[in-house]
Amino acid sequence: MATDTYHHGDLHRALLGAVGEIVAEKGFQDLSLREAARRAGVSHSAPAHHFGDKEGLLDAFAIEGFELLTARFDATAAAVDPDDGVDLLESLGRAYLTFAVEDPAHYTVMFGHDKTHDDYVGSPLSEAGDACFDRLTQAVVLLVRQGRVAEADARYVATLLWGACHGIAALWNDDKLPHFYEDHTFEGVLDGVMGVIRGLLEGGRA
Amino acid sequence: MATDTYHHGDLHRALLGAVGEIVAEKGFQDLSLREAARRAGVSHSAPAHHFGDKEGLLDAFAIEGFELLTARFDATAAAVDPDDGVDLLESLGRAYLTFAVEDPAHYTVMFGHDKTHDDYVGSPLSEAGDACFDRLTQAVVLLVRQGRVAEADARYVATLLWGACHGIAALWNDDKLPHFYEDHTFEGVLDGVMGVIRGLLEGGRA
DNA sequence: AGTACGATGTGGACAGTGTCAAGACCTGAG
DNA sequence: CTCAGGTCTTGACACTGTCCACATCGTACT
Repeated sequence: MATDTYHHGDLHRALLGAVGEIVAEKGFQDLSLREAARRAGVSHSAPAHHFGDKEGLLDAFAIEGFELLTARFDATAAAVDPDDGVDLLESLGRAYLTFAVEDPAHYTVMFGHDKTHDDYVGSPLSEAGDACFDRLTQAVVLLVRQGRVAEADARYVATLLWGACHGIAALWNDDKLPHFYEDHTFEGVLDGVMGVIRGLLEGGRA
Repeated sequence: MATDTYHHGDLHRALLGAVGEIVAEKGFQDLSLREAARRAGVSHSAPAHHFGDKEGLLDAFAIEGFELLTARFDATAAAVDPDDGVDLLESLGRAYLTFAVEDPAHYTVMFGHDKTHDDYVGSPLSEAGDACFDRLTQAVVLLVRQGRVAEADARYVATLLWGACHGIAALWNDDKLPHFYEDHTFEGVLDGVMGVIRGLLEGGRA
């Protein structure tokens, strides 16, 4: 149970929660370890014992985000005809974009984080990201089996779809999307874009 | 000409150059005004007189990037049949992705920058970004005139294409693309993805 | 039981940072 | 020649990330 005063009990979780708050309020650019510690009601250098580094804390937060997104993917995939690749892909795309807009704090840290982490390959962070991307890859494999996508193009289609989702999410969250969307809710844009993708994948034209 | 010792002469340009160097070396997360000043051979608070703020310096660098990209767009568009929307779009996409990979310093600052800048709308930064996006919009208008895209879908197609370019560029620069691309140069991925897009836009299937 | 140990949290220190204010320096218009 | 305004310097302040020595707690071992 830990004494009231000294040991926190679940500082690990509390710090991740504080990170979420701060990032949501001020963007992750001016997140500070000391303020996260302050919000968790703990001394300024306590976080080091749990995450080692500022980098470590942000990595842990990003991993948490990937796990949340992966869970959404799996929940979505379970509620859809597992043999229809287009349906599956649309639901994954919707889940991805919805997550990005509903939880921008996690999303921006997951992707806006540090470029070219020194030892990124093989790290827990990269594995969490790969686990996420695997869901998308499997859906594209389904498309190949259905003859909607040539096998030689599978990797490029997967890249294109993930890129499109990521790009749209990033641009939307950064307010970089053109002003003629001001009359739209995000759901409207989502429906419109998904309609275009579905039209393209089903062989017609946009 | 300015004296050798006191006045720098072209500190504005020199600081932007220093930013480019530092971002290329260490990522823009740990860029510091003081180091930029140091590299320009100038006192630690000289930059404030030109850019006011760290935010201001990064904004200026981002604007420079948007201008460079817009220039590439215009050069590309001039070298292509101005009546073929698909050709035009492919050349714009290639220019975009090539720029992002060749000049990641500018690119990451242009887009990895600060979320939800307070007074972003109407700022010179947003205008530079809009000028860039206009080139893409015009190409989609061409597609509509050619009957390849329904007018009602035009906005979504533009969003989808820009999103795809942005997403792929960001993922590539962050080494987030799946490891099965290790055997590819970026040109190979670019060719593959462009082939898929062209196939989709021309009405076949991927 | 008691004791040593590792995990957890504290406090102080250090260099580095962004920003502000006051002043030194130079240029050019009057 | 003067003096006003843009350019640059110096000094200061609060804040940050990281390191260190130390305090406190739970626990496994003897």
